[in-house]
Amino acid sequence: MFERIAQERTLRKGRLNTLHGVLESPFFMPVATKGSIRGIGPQEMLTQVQSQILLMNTYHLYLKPGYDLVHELGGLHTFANWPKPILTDSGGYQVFSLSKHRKLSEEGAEFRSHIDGAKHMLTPEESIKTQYYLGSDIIMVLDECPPGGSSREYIKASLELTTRWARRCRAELDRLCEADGRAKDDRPLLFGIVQGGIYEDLRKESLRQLEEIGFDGYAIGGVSVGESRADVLKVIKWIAPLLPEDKPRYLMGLGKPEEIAYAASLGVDMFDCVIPTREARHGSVFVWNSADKEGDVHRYLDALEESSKTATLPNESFFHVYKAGNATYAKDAQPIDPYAEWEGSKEYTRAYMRHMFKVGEQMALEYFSRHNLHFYLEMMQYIRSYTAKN
RNA sequence: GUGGCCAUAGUUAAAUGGUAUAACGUCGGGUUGUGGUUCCGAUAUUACGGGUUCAAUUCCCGUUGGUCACC
Repeated sequence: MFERIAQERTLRKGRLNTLHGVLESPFFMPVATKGSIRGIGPQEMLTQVQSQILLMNTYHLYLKPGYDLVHELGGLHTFANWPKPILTDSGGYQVFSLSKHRKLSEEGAEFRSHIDGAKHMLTPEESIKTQYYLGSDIIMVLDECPPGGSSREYIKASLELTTRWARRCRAELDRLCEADGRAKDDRPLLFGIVQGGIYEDLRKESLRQLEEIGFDGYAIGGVSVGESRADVLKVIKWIAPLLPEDKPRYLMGLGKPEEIAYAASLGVDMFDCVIPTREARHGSVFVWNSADKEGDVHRYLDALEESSKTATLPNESFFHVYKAGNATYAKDAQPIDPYAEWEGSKEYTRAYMRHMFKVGEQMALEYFSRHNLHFYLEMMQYIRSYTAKN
């Protein structure tokens, strides 16, 4: 299911087999919230951006259009005409982040839809069933993701609830697969989620409990939900190397390019984050530092060998952020990123794109999103090639 | 030419005898398991000169500019 094909220190290059093909890791999953990335359709993600995988949100798809409709139309892959792997989240995070009225119990999370206010009950079984019928390749367990400032007692109780939910998720997916008579190698993958906040012992305890149940992959959850940057780096440093070596490791929701490089260098294989697309819509564009993009990323990974020992990031980076709306670029005749090489990256000047952004043209937001996704995926490519640098 | 009205941030407006609010714009920053073209911050010697007053953006006079009406 997962095999390591190369390694440089703790950075691993691998292959992950799914129902819709093989993924080369480490990889980044663009977030297609409701089934698409705003302004960039699945076909363009396939042929132009060339993403290996998309992440879709169970919460949104559950409320609209509903998994029964998607299932009836042949599942997400057919529905969206996306032939490659799809990872779905459990819906839990959205219940916590955007539903005002919610009630947590042993049974599950009761919440009100942000669309029409209707009451729903998200249980571990319901989450798994939804993801299963949506046709997901990688299914995530339902977990509770407590906010950054939560007390140790709360985190401990929460992690134990997450374990009990994880056990029910495992059982429900096994039940569904068996009912459909699916062979062991013809099933979607199920990932457990390690919680435990900023406490090293709780993180280890959470992992131990999950391993007892047994999952196809392990995710680090509850990171960057309000803690300091330093704490985030510490948690990753503690827990990433402890996740089972023969299984894929997924860092949920992170991050900035340098954080991804950091976590990958510590052995994380999978990433997702809204930063490239959300920041694009707000006018932040990631720009390479030089024409030697691969060399720059590799040198950054070299520098991480030392800095990651103290859970810090190297001083010198391989990119910088260009704020598309800033006055400095009013007459700038360069392309938005002089070192970008995707088709169309040199078509417009910064001066023109600044104007498009300032007057609120949708085209600018999509152009920046496209660029940032290319940037992220290209960075992942160089992270993978690091294992072959010698 | 005569008379009325007006002059507050880049713009449009608000307010008060105790040094001024907002929206938009402009400038800068944020965004980490994506409802949201988004959130946060900065941005004014109240046209100019003089007077009354402890204190004037506010009241009075003049200048300049705008605007309307009449000749």
